[in-house]
Amino acid sequence: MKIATWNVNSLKVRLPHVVDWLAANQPDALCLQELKCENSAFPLAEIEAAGYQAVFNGQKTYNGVAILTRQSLADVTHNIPGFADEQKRIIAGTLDGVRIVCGYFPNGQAVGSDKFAYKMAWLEALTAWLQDELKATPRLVLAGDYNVAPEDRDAHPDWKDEIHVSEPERAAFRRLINLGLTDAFRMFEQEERAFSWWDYRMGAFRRNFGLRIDHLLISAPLVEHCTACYTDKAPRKLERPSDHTPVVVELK
DNA sequence: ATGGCTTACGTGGTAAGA
Repeated sequence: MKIATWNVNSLKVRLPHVVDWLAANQPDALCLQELKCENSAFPLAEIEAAGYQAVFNGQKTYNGVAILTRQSLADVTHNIPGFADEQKRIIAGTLDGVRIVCGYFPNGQAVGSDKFAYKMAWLEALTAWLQDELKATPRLVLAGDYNVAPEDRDAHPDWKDEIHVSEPERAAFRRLINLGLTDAFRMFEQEERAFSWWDYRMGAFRRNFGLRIDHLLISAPLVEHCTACYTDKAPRKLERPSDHTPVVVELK
């Protein structure tokens, strides 16, 4: 099973890239973040024409998540149960016994801000919910844009802001790991300074001035089945790219 | 080397992202 995650920064703008990427890579599931469109505007016909089904949780202008699959998902969940939130950041479904959770984690803006407090509360609610999810479905993949670079090697050395690399954010990431999850990307040898996001400005991609903030965490029963995990930088080189690359995990 | 992009909304200039 091949599962990928990709923050597309507007599905409307990136739809041609998504359709091309599906054709070229044939994932079993593609988790998307930052759709930036209402459910009524979701491009379902185009996705279906590409041979995929979709479940989605969108809103106007901001946020929004979807999972595209070739086979139907079971037990689809929208948002974190019991966590009151106007922002559409979670969708989950079960594919062939694997629980796939797709998340667009809050940005946080600046350490100490109201948005940072929301980020931390959201992470706490996610962690509590996933603890239950793992009991119900031990085979689980947590895919998405975490907006956290978990270790120093996941950020360019010249990254000066605290946001995305602060200790409270990294501690929250470790609490997810401590549920029994493994960062699939780090199971395999990777190049130095391997990132998943680069700012649009200042030639950041060309200079490889980026962060690794898009992750695929897999639960313990999946670890022995995991054969590869990698980023695909090709879409970042296209015209009008998303600022994020897809990240892919392969399970056999 | 951190706003110098990009997007949505809406029709000019903000807000937000990371």
